[in-house]
Amino acid sequence: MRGVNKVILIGNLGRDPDVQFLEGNIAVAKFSLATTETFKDRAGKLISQTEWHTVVLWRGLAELAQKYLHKGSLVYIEGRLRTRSWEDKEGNKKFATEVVGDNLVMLDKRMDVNNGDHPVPHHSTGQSSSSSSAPHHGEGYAGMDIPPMSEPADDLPF
Amino acid sequence: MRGVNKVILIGNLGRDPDVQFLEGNIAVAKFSLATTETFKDRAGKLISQTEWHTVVLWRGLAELAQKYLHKGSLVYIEGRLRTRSWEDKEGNKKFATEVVGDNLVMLDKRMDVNNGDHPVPHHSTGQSSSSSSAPHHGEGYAGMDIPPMSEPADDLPF
Amino acid sequence: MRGVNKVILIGNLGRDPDVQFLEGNIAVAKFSLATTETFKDRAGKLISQTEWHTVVLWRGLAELAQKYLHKGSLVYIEGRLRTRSWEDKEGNKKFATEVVGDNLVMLDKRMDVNNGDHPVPHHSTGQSSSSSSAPHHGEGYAGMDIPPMSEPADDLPF
Amino acid sequence: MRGVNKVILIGNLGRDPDVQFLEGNIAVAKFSLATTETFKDRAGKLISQTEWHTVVLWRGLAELAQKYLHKGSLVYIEGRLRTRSWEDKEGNKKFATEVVGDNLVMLDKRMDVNNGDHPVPHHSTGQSSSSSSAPHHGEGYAGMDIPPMSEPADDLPF
DNA sequence: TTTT
DNA sequence: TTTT
Repeated sequence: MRGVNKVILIGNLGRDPDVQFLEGNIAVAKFSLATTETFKDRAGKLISQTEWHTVVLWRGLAELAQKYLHKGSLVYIEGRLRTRSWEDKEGNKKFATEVVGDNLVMLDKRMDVNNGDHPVPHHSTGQSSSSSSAPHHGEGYAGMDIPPMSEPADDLPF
Repeated sequence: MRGVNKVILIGNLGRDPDVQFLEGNIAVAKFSLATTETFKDRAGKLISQTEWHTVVLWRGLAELAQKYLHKGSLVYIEGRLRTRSWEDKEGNKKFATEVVGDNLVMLDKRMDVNNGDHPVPHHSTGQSSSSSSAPHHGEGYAGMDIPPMSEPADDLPF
Repeated sequence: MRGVNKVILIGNLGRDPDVQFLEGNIAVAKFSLATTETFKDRAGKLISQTEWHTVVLWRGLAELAQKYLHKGSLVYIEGRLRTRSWEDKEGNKKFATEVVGDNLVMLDKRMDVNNGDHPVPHHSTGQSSSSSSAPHHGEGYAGMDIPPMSEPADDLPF
Repeated sequence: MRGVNKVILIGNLGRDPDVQFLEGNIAVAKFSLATTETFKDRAGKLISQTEWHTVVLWRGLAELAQKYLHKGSLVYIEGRLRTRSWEDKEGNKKFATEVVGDNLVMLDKRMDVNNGDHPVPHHSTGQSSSSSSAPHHGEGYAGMDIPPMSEPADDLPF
């Protein structure tokens, strides 16, 4: 059947992303992401709990990560769980669960490009005339905007 | 900036979907969806709370809705909020908030096609040889499957 | 900082849940959950991809799982990722990533109790007088229901 | 039946929150939140789309909003949809759909307290010794941490 | 009405 | 207006 496998994370990168280019010039980025949640235990004591996740991004998102993300970056990641298994050279079965990202939102006030010299504001899409301010007249489908066929541009830094 | 606007619903259709075809043969489906949540109030009393949502689907998802959904169907909808405003003939400002669906999962045991003659089990993909059982050798990117470039097929009933 | 670590799954149990009771009579349930997603690759070919997740439930949710879930049950799970690590007897470092469930919705048409003799409809909360039908008068906070202080009852089978 | 009604937003406040105290000293906060998403249309043109949402917070979260949120604040909100209806003085039926927040994460680099004099870094939980770094020995339930019974502290600024 |  |  059709199921659902969805992960939503907000956290900070533990290191700069590791980016590689595979056959066909396909980019893959990999990094550790720390999500810290705060709980109150029964005694009312605050407990902070950090979980580390391995995030994998492909193609455009990987290139975005290479350009704009670095150690400490705060990001929103939406993706899905994927567990790989293999045997190491001693024949031990190994498992690794990763979050394959389908969407990335950079949450830092300003994103620095790789060399750190040219701060790039992450809000660069704003200048387009937002369709949200367009008036909608009438009920039913009359005044309904037909949304573009494409999906949200998850892989564009601007 | 890039933001996030995401809705996740599981509920039942209050009526059969209303499906229309706009210019260019673009399908739009619209229906009410009831989500019922159960709370315990302070006194430990169970409270059932039903919320009604207007769901709008476009193109392939709308055609899916037309073919497989009807009054009472249980569905998972993932989408985004969209508020439209207009003035009615008396000049009153009106607002309507809708959930525009980007993903649809049918959760009924069996989906009936429109005429009800040919029950279609919704579990029809389950027996296929899952790629998840394929062995993955090695760590890093060596044994990593390159995912297909396309997105999950959200608009297919099988 | 405060982060987000959220997982949403819809899938089928691969086996009956394994339920244990720890010190203090705290229940823990563990089971494998298969989520199957359908992709279309570049060539338009449908690809079905099954992922297996380890789900862990605690206390009331674990008891719910014991009573109502079994091999094949279709469930919605909302939770968070948690990776544990340990060394096996040979001193090999091992990792296991699990989904710790905070919310569970049973999606089967009818849930059977453990011995299978007494089918229990999972829709048993509906008949209560729903607050959603209560009229709301006025704008602002005047007609606003003050929600009960408690959270949604995630651990109740009825 | 048990359903799901979940909203996840990341966006900026359009104005300072409006906070009121109802009978019993229960706090309610209300504000507009703008979520901006970027799409690529068929022609590859970037389209920025801003949606405005009405967010309502209760009790501890409302007090948090009063203390730390203001016009422009970037926040993550997790909640549920709620549509209220009423008749205005002219007898027109009115509807308003709101997002009732169950969780709030402040994403600004630094949150200012109300008077703006004492910037409060929002990363204040990070330095605590994370339980995630505690070693876990053994498989099964042996080395498994029993999570505290309480829920994540959604209403705490530190 | 926000943000860049 | 749904579902149990």
